Amino acid sequence: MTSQQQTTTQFSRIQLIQYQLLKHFPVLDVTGAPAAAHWQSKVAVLLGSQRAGRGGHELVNRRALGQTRAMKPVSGKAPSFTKKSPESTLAMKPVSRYAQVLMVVMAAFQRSHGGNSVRCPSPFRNNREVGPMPQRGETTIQDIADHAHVSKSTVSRVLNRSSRVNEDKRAAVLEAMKTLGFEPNLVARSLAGGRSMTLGVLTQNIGSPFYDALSQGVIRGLAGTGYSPLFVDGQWQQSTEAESIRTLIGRRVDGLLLIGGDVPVEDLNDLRERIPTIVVAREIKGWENHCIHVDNVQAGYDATRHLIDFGHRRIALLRGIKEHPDAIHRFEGYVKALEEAGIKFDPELVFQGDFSGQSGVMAVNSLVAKGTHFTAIFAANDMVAFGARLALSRHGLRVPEDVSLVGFDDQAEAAFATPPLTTIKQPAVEMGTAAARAIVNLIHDQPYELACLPVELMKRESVARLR
Amino acid sequence: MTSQQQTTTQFSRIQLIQYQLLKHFPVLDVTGAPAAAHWQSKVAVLLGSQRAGRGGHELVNRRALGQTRAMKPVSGKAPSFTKKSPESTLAMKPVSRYAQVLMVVMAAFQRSHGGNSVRCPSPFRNNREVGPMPQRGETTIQDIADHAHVSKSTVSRVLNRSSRVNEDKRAAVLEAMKTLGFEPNLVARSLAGGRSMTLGVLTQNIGSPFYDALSQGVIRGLAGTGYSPLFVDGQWQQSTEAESIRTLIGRRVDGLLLIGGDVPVEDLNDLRERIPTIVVAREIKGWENHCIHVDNVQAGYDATRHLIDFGHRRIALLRGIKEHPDAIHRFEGYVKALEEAGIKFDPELVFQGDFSGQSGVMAVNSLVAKGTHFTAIFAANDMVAFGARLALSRHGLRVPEDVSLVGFDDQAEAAFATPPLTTIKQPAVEMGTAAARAIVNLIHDQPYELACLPVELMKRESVARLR
DNA sequence: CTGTTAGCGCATTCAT
DNA sequence: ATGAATGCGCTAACAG
Repeated sequence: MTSQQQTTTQFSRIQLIQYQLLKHFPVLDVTGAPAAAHWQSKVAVLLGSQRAGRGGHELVNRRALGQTRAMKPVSGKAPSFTKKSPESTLAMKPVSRYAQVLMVVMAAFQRSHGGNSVRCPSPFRNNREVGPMPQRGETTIQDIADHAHVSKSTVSRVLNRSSRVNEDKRAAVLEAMKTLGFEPNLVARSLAGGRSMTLGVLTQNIGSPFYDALSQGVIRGLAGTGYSPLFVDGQWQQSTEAESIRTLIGRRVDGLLLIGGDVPVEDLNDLRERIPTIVVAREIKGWENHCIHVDNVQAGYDATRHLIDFGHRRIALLRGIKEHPDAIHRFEGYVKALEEAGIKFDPELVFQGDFSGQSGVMAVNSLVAKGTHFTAIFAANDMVAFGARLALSRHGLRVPEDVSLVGFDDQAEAAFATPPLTTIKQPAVEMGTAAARAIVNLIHDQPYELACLPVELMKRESVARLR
Repeated sequence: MTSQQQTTTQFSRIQLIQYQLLKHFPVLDVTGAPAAAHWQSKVAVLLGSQRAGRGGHELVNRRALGQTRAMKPVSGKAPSFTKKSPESTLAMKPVSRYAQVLMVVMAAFQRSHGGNSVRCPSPFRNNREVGPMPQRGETTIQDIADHAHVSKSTVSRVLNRSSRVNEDKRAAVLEAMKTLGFEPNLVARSLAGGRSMTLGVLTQNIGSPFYDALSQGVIRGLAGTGYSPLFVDGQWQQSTEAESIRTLIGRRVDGLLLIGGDVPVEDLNDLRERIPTIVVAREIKGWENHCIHVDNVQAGYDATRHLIDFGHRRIALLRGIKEHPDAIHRFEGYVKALEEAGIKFDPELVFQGDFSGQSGVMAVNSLVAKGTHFTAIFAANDMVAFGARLALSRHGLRVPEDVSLVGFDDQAEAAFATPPLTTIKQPAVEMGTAAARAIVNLIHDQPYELACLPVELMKRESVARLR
């Protein structure tokens, strides 16, 4: 089955023609199926006033039918009218865009059927009552206005509650919106109103637990504010991020929430001048009240300290990607805790890697292969910890009896690992929420606070006292 | 520090005023810092022609400055001009929106400084050469056109490569776009062009592995097509989903990709008539070429069969949420495999739950508490399997020696569980990619195929032969 | 309180 | 090949 099926709607095109003609041009007798050419000229007369200087050709551009391929111009028969033409002036009435659609549809229909005369089977033929039509998603406030016998402005006012409206008219408008199935065009609204009520959210690798938790927090924080988030994925690649941000700006989002990411600081500074921006989970100098993040140094310190408190002195650090600021800060915390406890820092115990499970496996394998003595591991994140834990068990090392293990992030799986993993919990959801609220306030030029949230050590069962 | 900082840009407001005045009204001598009131009336004269019937008050709406709070009207001094007024006609020139901004800025500045005379320190004072200005994100094709001495149309043509343009002009336009830092307004483009080059993607619970993998697939499949995805989160709640879809439609996305979800089939049918739609990871009757999903019955069968092949006959099923179609289908597969092997179905072995780790824990606890005999578990997803595995170990049951375990989804953590989890891998990324390609073809009315992708049993170490 | 008017920034069509 | 004109659907200022 191919996509041809897709355009099959409840009504055939010719039926739609009839419906619309009946609705907008009751004066035309189309139910009797006159020659299509006849319709054309009639409609053309009505349309003549519509667009001065365009002649009768190509009165419609392709979008009229929601198609993307260009319509060939109608054979040129349709006469050209200018605004001054008395006939057209006479015939002028509120002509909806449907009328334009019709002409094209008719022409297309005529072409595809070869002849110039058309007989139309129709559910409408014997029924001049024209009721509501299944929506094609094209109702506009003008339609509503016509239907409710008010002006567009009034409809707009009802929509936005921007000023008082007479209760009667209000009801009529609401009624019309309901029967016509009106759905406001946010695109037009954004363009006219100069604001889109949308926030761009640049996230990283949809599917990674920490960033997803942040996104969830953002969604939660935005609930009820009237703003909706628009997520794009930066994939931790500068080029993709830049591209995504361009898209967001092109969409005229009212604010930007950048979660993590590698965008150079200079670009960020430029960005901030154009659009309210808040950076989440990344620390940037000079952005004091525009970024929210946890204290990774403290977190690294806490985790290491916890192990030290349990008697460990040979603590392996499986830090993440070398340049990643989070990894660097956690490393600093690790070093600080060691120093404070008077433990000599041993580079043999530190492994670079990425944030993957495989990276944990490899680190442990290497540790064991080199025969390095260690009694505990502090992993860059939970995934690395899982990898390490697997590798340990492969080598017959038990957790926590032989080796203690601490992760980072407290992703959902951590609590159900065997044994449940002791890990640093980042308040990801809370950060997302806070950031969302902050950006809304920032946009409205309201004051707000963006506190550095504390991390929490989730003590579970992967850490044991060293005997 | 509060958000007041945000509006601090590289240039002060008064500098911006001067810049703009110099650029648009070189005839005015503003560098000498005349009284602000003087400027006001001068600009007002120029602006008089701009908007007939508006008087001199509140010439600017709030968006002009990107602010959201209303500007108080200028004190009322500015005279009112109509289009007929000879002075204003005389002074008419292409007045940019900046001019409007200026007036407001000036008024605000004047108010905030109390006096009516202003001396402005300015980098522009001694420099009548007006170069490029740091972008405020407001450059339009008109600006480009002015700068390149061509018409808007030509700029548009260059932008869209929609028709040949003289190489010289083309270069000039490109040059202008670069120096002015032009960024096309996608909102306006969507409105005018009738298509947004955006696809709405309704996903469920950002942060759940399977749906995130699908999203990643979508991103991948869309790369290079010119379409960009717009993610919204349905949270597995009908109301939220409906709301999200409305938003997407309001944004005039060109197509819809619904990943999972609970939207009633009738609504879906309505939807499909309005907008190209493809449903992912959900099976709907009558949507044969519009939905892509795996064969969950087969998957349930495969997993169960695998356990049976290893000699298990007492296989507990930790199915997911009761009404969830996936859970139902997998259950059917389970039953089918049992029947085929001549094993009597035992309701004691089936547990309802959700898709959480806790649900796995509870099921196993209950199984053990009731003393039900079982040698294997087939879990609704990997997370449930992790929970089950933890509970088993709490009860001293080893995996796979005492109990074999099969999960579902093959999320990243599965391969690093202890022991690595045997699980059903859904081709999530591939499905996402296929769906993305399909929707693009659907939009363009091109044929496409939407195959039912096969699942794969990832045999790892959590299943052992029953002795 | 309501209708009128003028754009928002761009694509597109017709005329040149 | 290029410019002028029109409108996409809506908001908001203005004039009753």
